[in-house]
Amino acid sequence: MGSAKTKDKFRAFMLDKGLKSTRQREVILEEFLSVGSHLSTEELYLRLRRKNPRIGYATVHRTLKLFAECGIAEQCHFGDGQARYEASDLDEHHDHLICTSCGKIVEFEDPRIEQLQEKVARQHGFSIERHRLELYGCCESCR
Amino acid sequence: MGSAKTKDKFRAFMLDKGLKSTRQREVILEEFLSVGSHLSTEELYLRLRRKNPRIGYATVHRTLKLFAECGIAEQCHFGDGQARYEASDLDEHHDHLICTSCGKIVEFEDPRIEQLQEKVARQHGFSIERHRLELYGCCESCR
DNA sequence: ATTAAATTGAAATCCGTTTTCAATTGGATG
DNA sequence: CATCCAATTGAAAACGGATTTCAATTTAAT
Repeated sequence: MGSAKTKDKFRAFMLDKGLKSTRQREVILEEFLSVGSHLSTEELYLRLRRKNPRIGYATVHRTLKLFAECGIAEQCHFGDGQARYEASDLDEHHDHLICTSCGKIVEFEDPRIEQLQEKVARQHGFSIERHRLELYGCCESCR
Repeated sequence: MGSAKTKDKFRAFMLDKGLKSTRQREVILEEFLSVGSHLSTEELYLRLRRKNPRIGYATVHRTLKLFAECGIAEQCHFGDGQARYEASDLDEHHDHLICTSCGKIVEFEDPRIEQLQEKVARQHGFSIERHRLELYGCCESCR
């Protein structure tokens, strides 16, 4: 069923911006939340097509951008030249381990690393808004 | 003069691969090293054009790829949809602080963060080949 | 039901990257 | 030095994902 909280947030966002609720947006949000994460526009589009051939790529693209703007999704790039989106866990942040052999993506979180990042940024006079940390390597089953 | 060591490494690479030394490659390497870092193909191309209008974009592109393959340069992406290259300091690694307001890029290095990354990866059964860490925020002069 | 504004989807466009191909160049050889 | 073959070059075309256009459709307020 996806997170009711996330759906609420999107509804509030649409209301605030005067956007309309459409069947497409409902379906896209439902699928996006149910699939989990790291979907490219293309992948989500193809999935949606299976059940619902009447949805266009452009709409999926625009809706994902809306999700990002609303804050319920985040764009990520893993260097394959394709944008991916992941549902943002609202209060929680995480980073990524990416297997360069099989493409597996594992999420992790380490407050000690985050703390050190803050410290480094402060030393250089920066205030951090966001960060990106990706570890590329070989996963257990690929070795 | 750029780093003689870097040039040597590139020469050795060319020899090994049976590549030819050309005037263009000389000029591109010279300019690449002298400018410093975080150049997009376009930027490097434009710089080279000033002094030397006979160099084509495709050649700059291919040469930068050669540099990366050889290990004297690394590609980086900062989310503006443009690939950039930086001279890789051979023995030393660094990460980036990026000002979201003025675009300033500061390099930093923190062995404690690197250590923690290793630890996290190990816990998930990964062996790290490389990583990417970028902190986006606002620099001192933009506040 | 009417209407204005937002939305949709197919197709076109954009824009950085990469490839194609004919002409040129490097450098090994006789 | 002349010759030859393979590598290289650069202009232009092709590519691929992201984004926009626009006429038709849908939403939701009246």
